[in-house]
Parts: sequence; structure tokens; C-alpha cells
Amino acid sequence: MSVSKKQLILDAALVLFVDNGIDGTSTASIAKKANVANGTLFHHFQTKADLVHALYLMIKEQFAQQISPNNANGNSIEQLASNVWNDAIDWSVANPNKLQFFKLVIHSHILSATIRREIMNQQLGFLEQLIIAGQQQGIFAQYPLDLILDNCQGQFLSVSSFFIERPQLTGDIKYREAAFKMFWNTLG
Amino acid sequence: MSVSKKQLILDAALVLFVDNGIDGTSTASIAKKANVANGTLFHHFQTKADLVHALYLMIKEQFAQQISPNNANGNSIEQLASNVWNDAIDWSVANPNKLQFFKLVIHSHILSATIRREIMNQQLGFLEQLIIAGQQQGIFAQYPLDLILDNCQGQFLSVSSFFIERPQLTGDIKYREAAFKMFWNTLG
DNA sequence: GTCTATAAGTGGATAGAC
DNA sequence: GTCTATCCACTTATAGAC
Repeated sequence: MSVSKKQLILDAALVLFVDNGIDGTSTASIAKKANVANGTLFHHFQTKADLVHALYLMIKEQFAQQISPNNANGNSIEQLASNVWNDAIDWSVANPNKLQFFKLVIHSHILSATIRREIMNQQLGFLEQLIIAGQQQGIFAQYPLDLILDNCQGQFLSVSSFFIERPQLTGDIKYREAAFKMFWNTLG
Repeated sequence: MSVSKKQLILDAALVLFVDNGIDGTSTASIAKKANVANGTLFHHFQTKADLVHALYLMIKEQFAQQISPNNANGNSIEQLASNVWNDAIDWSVANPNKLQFFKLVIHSHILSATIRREIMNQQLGFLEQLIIAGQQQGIFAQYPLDLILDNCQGQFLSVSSFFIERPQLTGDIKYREAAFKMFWNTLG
């Protein structure tokens, strides 16, 4: 067995959640798509909400790994911001289901409001540092940080979805540059 | 009877949808909260999806009425944009459930993808005109219109939610001006 | 139009053998 | 860990009396 049943369940769940919504996907259908027995699913995940949360944590880790700026030294704020933004967009386009799942989780009621808020904060930690640095250097306007972060998340989710729905535009430099420019202008 | 049963059902549905999600709300619970029999609900709305759609149409009409710029003449683009943006934020803060319901519908799978896309386009019609005018006057950058619209919707939904979750900041001029500035900067 | 009663099916979750 | 079999509460929607 090359892939664990637990992983098969998570993989099947992701596809079904994106296609039918989280509430619109039954645990039975997940087990069936994963070629796993119903009971096996509940052996690995106590409840459906636990499954959703575990799937989120798995994807979040992958996302964070791709996005975290690994060579911050010597780059301008704008270059750093461009790297982070475009890495995030690239990740979304390469993993459309995972980005869509993020959106589903944020708006779903299956996880508590507390967990959903925690989700958002964790995901934007790196961005927060960058904005604070930019404000200290006088590059960015002194808008309230919490408002900036919510605004940026809104832009990221909507623009990611835009590119996911139009794969032929992903490599279009005019669109890609415009997307970053709009994001960047927001901060100034 | 001052309010029709149909309206009572719509009112009850809105509250329950926002609290528990659309899929998380049963038709039985809607009927119960509306003090109406189960069968009455299905007399007025053939299916649950029909009820959701009808509720959306009702709210959309109210929103459009508040937002549509009624005195476009003689104002600068920036003044027009400010009016539209702040009217939209004011409406959201005054009708938090209705704004949250918009978000639920956009991300719900209960309505077909076609209808959801139509929803977005309709809601941003007035904004499209304003952006085109601004581009023609050279005030805005020549970013692709479809990308701008998706970006703006993302900003509006996230910033509206921000103010709804923090009512004490609604009247805070620093926050309100920052919110508009960020939106406005995006376009330049 | 409104009600009661109920159909017909699905949901998440459990028990217990292997 | 994995499976089969099953419980039972709940869901959307309908039938038919008033």
C-alpha cells in the first residue's frame, strides 16, 4: 500500500468538498470515492468537522512552505512583496482545489468562529511583518493594520479565484502585473 | 395580518441562514421560527433553493436602490466613487445579515454556478460604468476591467465584514477614510 | 392559503467481527 | 486498521383536509 487510507480519504474529501460544498458532501460519498469503508473514515476522524479541520491543517502547511520568503536579505520591500504575492498566486493556480477549499472553510459554519478567525490570522503572519516593515520605512501609508490585513486577504482570495477560473490568463504578464500593482497600490 | 406569511418566512430564513449557514438550516426550522406550518413554506416556495433565490432577489433590490448614484452630475470621479463606496459600506453596516447572506450565496452550492456569476455581475454594474469613465479620463490605470471588478468585489466584501464585526469602528473616520483610500488607490 | 400528518430518503455516527 | 451492517434523528417535499 503506497498511500495510506487516511491520505486517500483526505484526497477524496478535497475533491468532493470543492465540487459539492462541505455540507453538500456526505461522509459516505467520501468513503466511497476513497475506496474505503464507512467505518474506516470514522476510525481516522472522530467527526466530519475533524476531517475538515485536518484537511485544512495539511493544506495550510503546504501553502505556508511555498509562500514563506526564504531569502529576505538585500531585497527591497517591493521586491519582497512581489515575491510573496506572486508565489501565493502561483500556488493557487497550481493547486486550485486547495485554494477553493480555503474559501469554503472560511465561509463554512462547520468549524467554530474561533477556529476560522485563527485560520485567517495564521495565514497572514508573514504578510503582517512585511507591512509593518514597509510602514516603518515610510513606504506604506499608516492605515490601521487590521484593516489592511482583511483588505489584502479579500484581494488575494478574489484575484486567486479570478486566475483559477481563467487558466489561459495565468501567464499573461499584463494581467499578472496589473494584479500585483493593484495589491501594491492598496498599501501606499 | 400586517405582514404576509411569505414575508415572515423570508425574514426568518435570513436570520437562520446567517447564523447556521444555508445548508445548516432546515426548512422545518424556518417554518417554526416564522410561526408558519411546514406546508405553507412549500406553498410559497417550490424548493429550498427557490426560497434562497427569492430572498437574494429581495435583498439585491434593496441594496441596488441605496447604492445607485442618484446625482452623478457635476461631481468628480473621486467624489462619485467615495459616495458609492461609503453608501455600500453604510448599507452593509446597517444590514449586516443581508451582507453576510450575500457572501453565503456567493459561496453556496445551492444555486447553480450560472446564477451565482450573474449575481456578481449585476451587483457591480454601476461600478463598471464608473471605472470605465475614470479610465477614459486618465484618472485610473488601464488594468483589465474584469480583473479590477473581481478585485473590488473582494475588497468590498472583506472590508464590509470587517466593519460589521467591529461596530464601534464604523464611525471612526480614520478607519473609514483608510478603507476608501485603499479602494481608491487600487484603481490608480 | 394554511394546516396536520407523513412519506421517502439521507445524514452522521456506532457496534462488533475479522 | 478495516470491514459490514445498522441505528435513528433529521431532511426535503407531498397529500389532502379545512
